[in-house]
Amino acid sequence: MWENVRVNESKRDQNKKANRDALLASARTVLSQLGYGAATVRDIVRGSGLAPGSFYNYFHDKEAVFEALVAEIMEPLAEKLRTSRREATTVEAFIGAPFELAAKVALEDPENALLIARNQTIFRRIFYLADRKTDIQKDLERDLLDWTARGRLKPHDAALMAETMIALGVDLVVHVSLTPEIAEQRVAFLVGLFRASIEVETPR
Amino acid sequence: MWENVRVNESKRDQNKKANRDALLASARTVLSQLGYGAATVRDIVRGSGLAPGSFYNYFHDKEAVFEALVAEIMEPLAEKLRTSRREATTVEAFIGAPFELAAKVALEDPENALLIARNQTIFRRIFYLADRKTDIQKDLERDLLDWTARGRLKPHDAALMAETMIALGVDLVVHVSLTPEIAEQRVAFLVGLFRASIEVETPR
DNA sequence: TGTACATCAGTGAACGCGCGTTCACTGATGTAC
DNA sequence: TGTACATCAGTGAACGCGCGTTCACTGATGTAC
Repeated sequence: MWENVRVNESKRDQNKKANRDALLASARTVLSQLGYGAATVRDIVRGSGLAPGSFYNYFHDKEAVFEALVAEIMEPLAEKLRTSRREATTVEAFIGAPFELAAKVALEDPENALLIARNQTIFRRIFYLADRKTDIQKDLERDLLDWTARGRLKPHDAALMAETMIALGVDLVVHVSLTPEIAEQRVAFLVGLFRASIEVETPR
Repeated sequence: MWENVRVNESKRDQNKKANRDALLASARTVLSQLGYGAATVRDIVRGSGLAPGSFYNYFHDKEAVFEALVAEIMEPLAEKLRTSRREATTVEAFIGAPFELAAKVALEDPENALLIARNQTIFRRIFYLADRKTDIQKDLERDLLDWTARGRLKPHDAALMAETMIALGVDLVVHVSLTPEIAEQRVAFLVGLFRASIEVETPR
């Protein structure tokens, strides 16, 4: 039995994936332009090329599409941020890697960067104003405490430091999405700001 | 002639002021709860107790009420910020006074603080992402350059520093509006962060 | 002061419109033999 | 492979609803004498 199990996607499944993607792409554009509050389900449907009724085969409402978009952004980003500090050997790299990553993401994925820029109220809550701390926050906080324990960083309030870094990381994404060419300068500034505050000067 | 010039407000003028205030108060509440994009003119009118048609005697549309609210916030704030650094004699006060002011405003005027917190995309653009630099930005930048020229601050990129301070000032207002009790701690953290970066250590 | 008229802001019914959502129908895709 | 039927996602007209806005009317307030 099960000899004829379907190995490849059926045409139906391919089509469903394509339609879901069309809705997500349209939602990304619409929510970037109008913002979550002002955007309507019909705006999203119009941009997708599908019939109004089709929307409900994929998402329950506007909130559900938005959550899908957020998940597409957050999951890979959280993973990349989690690992970006791992290979750092200097404080400069430890602080700078996540900011460089944020700038890179904003440059390479301008649509999602604009989505964040135009929906800052929601995204900032997701990133660092949630009721419970996000993984991104917890990871950074842990690493800060770790590097402090190892004598590489001066003692500091790791929770507030993490939050502040993330807040300025979001700001960086917003700025870069609006003015891509200033990415490097801003990263350098942020690295300098935080190094001055927490780096332990090692005598050479 | 002109002997009978009206000295006090007429009843009509008093009423007009009261109605305008009712619309603004309702708008502040509604826009704090729903956000600018999702709020409707009818939501605002409902909260004011006036008839729908009356709205248009006072404002052209939703944007116009919002601008009036913004003006009510920004004008006194810009003035207070402008002067808050004047009396500072220490770097600590120079950096801390504006943050303390922001926290104080958020505590004393929680409705407007919440309005900012729930409309961060718009307010951040107003505060530090506008096409032209705001007066708040220009004032801070000038003062930073001034204190640097006088040898009290280390050389730094005043434009980016001003922007970063304002960004974290907005963040402070948002945090305080959601969790009032952490105001002091956050101000102290911010002062420490920026002092470490730009204060010139004076030997005693 | 009192009266008669003028002014003008407030009212709310009414309008056309686009919204969110449903559902009977269609037709492409999948399955059984 | 070909055929006949089953499945199920896509369609779009249709619904009730609240929106933004208008405007004829009302009545309180102001003015003139």
